[in-house]
Amino acid sequence: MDWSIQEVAKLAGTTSRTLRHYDDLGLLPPSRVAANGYRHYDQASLVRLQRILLLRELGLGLPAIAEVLAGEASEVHALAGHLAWLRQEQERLARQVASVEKTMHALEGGEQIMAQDMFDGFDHTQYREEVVERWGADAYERSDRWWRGMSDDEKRAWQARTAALGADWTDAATRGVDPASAEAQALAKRHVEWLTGIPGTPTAAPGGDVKGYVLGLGEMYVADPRFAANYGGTDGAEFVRDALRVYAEANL
Amino acid sequence: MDWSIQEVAKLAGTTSRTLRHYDDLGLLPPSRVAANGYRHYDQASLVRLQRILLLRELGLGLPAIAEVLAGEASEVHALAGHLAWLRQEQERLARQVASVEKTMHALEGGEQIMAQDMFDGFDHTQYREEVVERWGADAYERSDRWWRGMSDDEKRAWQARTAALGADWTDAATRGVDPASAEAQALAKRHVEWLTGIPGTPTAAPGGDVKGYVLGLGEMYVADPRFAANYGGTDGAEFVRDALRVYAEANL
DNA sequence: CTTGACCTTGACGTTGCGTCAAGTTCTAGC
DNA sequence: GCTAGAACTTGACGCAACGTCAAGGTCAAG
Repeated sequence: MDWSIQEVAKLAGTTSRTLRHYDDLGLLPPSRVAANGYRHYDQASLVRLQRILLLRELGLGLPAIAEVLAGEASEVHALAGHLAWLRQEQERLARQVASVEKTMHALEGGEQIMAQDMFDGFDHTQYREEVVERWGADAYERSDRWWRGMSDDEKRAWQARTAALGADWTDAATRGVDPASAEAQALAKRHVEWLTGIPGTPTAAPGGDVKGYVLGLGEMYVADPRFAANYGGTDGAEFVRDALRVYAEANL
Repeated sequence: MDWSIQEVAKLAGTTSRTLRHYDDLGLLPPSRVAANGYRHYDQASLVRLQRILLLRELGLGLPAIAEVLAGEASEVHALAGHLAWLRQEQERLARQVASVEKTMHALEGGEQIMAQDMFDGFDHTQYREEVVERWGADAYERSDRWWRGMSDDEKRAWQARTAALGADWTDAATRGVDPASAEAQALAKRHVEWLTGIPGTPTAAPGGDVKGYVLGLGEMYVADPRFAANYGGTDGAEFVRDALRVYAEANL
């Protein structure tokens, strides 16, 4: 009793292409190959095919199935491993769903994605209290209007700039660069220029106490883990603070 | 202000290979290509890259991202579509997890996978009551011992045989074959031979009322949708019943 | 002998890059 | 000016599991 490739495909609810594929992989060789090259399968082939298709429906990969069929791995073992992988995938998907929903919600509500945005640049409104407390409600208002007055692209550009700066700081810090070195001082200069772009801060208004402001910011980066995170943690923030201090003393 | 490919990759937390890939796809062309062929990117490129990476983290495909960036599709729209797909995937995964757990449980418990097995062959224990009622507890016991006494491979082989038979019946039925035709009668013969393989049934014991048994079975296939399903539904089951009837009258 | 169904091997396409490979260019130190 | 090493380029294979032509041989029926 033997069947042609099409017959087996029909019986098993699959395609002849799949059977040829399994043959190519050595996963299911035909029981007989006629002189004309036609593949023929017997009862044992069918049984083997059942197992393959069952395991495949459960989501196992063909190499894993091959191991099970070769007796190199137990079915339970293979399935247990696969189950762990499935659970991981479930988690990943759940996280993605949550992220997508969050993003859609933000977009629909007309709210801008700020801290959520890729670089974790910084959340503008998140620091409202601090800003108001330290530099007054007026400063916050101006800063807020400035931010909300930007187009999406401008906002993204700003965030990119912010992120780039943060990345460069972090990079330099991890490389153990000296805060007083030319590289670190160039970064400090960029940092102050970047600060100047934010209205409502002393750096943006002529005549403000820029030096004190910069020194204070440096300390804040170290003290507040939310800021420190932007510079690669406390160590990075300390590097930024030190470099800013050197720069401020010399130039401001 | 422009950056080399490596610099951009670092800033964005990706690789130069990815950037070249995006260039190949036309998704993110460099802002400038120097005479030596080197790619250079500006602020706008960075901003665009941010958006690409953000959407990609959410799981969108590159073509979908391209549409959004080209303004051909709104972000919300794209995300909504993607969300639907994510939910489908979640369902699929959940089903797979359930199946794998069920299978593992069955394997670990030493129980054999029967109805669950790919072909939906038939569940042995599921019909316990019917079998006991119709043919007595003794018949069920023998049948049950027979089944549990088989090796896994033997069980699978039996199921394959069962499935192949069901598939052939279904196929013939859908092709509108005449129940009295040679093809249908050959199937009926196979069917009775198959039945003979099950101990505890009249067909297996010499001298039993095989004819009455086969006729009764035919009616049951039609009456019971659980059996009918094995033959492609009620129509298929009727075809089987008719063919068996012709066969029984002529040969049993 | 022809038609049509079924079979074969070969090879590209899919998704998003990772990973060599081979060759060119830039940068920095001697 | 030379050279090593870093950075850049294009090209192409690999991955998972087949789907889908393409081109051509085989076989049963009329």
